[in-house]
Amino acid sequence: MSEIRERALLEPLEKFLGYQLRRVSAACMAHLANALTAQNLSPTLGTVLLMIKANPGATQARIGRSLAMQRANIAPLIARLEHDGLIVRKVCDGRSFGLACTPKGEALGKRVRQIITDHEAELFRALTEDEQKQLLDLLIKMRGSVAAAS
Amino acid sequence: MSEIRERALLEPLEKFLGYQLRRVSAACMAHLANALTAQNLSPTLGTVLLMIKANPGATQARIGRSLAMQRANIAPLIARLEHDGLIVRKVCDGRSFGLACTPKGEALGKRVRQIITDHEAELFRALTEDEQKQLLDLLIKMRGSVAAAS
DNA sequence: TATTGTTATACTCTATAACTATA
DNA sequence: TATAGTTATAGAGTATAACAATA
Repeated sequence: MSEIRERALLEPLEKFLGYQLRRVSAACMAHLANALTAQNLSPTLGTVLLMIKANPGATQARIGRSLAMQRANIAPLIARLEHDGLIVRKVCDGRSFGLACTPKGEALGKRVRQIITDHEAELFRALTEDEQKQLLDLLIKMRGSVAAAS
Repeated sequence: MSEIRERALLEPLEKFLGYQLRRVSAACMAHLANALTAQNLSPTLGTVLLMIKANPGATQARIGRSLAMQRANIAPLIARLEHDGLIVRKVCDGRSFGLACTPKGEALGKRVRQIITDHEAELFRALTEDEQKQLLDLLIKMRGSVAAAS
């Protein structure tokens, strides 16, 4: 460890929302990824598992649309969750399946939710509860606008 | 286009800051990537270019630390910017180089900054100026806490 | 015709390890 | 010993195109 702290560089994008969003989100995802390693799940896989848990019977196309993921990208994730015995596919209409968690998937989903809750409590403790609520509301307000612009 | 809108799925992570951060950030980055395609730059390359423009003489190691990027990952980006004639490397201390923009890099940097400004104005127009300021302040407040937790 | 699931493929970003050269 | 830059490599996530089967 050098004891001399180097002078910080100027951040020309400091005042840009997109830049700060990216920096905070990236750090947050890295922290969550670390918290989920013991469950052998990435944040993405954990999110898909929780979506299936919350929406039993939904097809992977609908899950994908809801998470803004391509069908082509969600397919291997579903296969992985099924291979791990966390979800099952029930024939839906001949070309699609209704997804649902197995008991093992349900149990893991509960654990994942708790891990995310703990991870967020630690990561966001610098913000007051009011500030956390404010931030959440602003982000949710953004969601509609951002989706429309894409 | 089907005229029947499908029922929205439940979002079990709706109330989680990390989830909303990720969704908004991802959409924002996709939008910016699109806005930068004509300049043949990704958001990451554009950010590195602007960092060099704002901090002439800085080494790539310092740029990388400031952007939370590994030396190994920033090396090819620097090589690419140099190959494109956007930056130059001046010998610094025998094992490192001071980076600086060429006139071409300066000009492109200005254009990139304007593109980002326009992109953000469009994407964040759903928020009032006060809300944008609030969001920025909350994100910046997070930065310190998040960095400490990693 | 449109949708579902799948495969193949490529690209970006990231993470780690190892190496050389220099401080 | 620590740091700078580089290379190799692997992994996650995403994008597009194409295909067969079904609606």
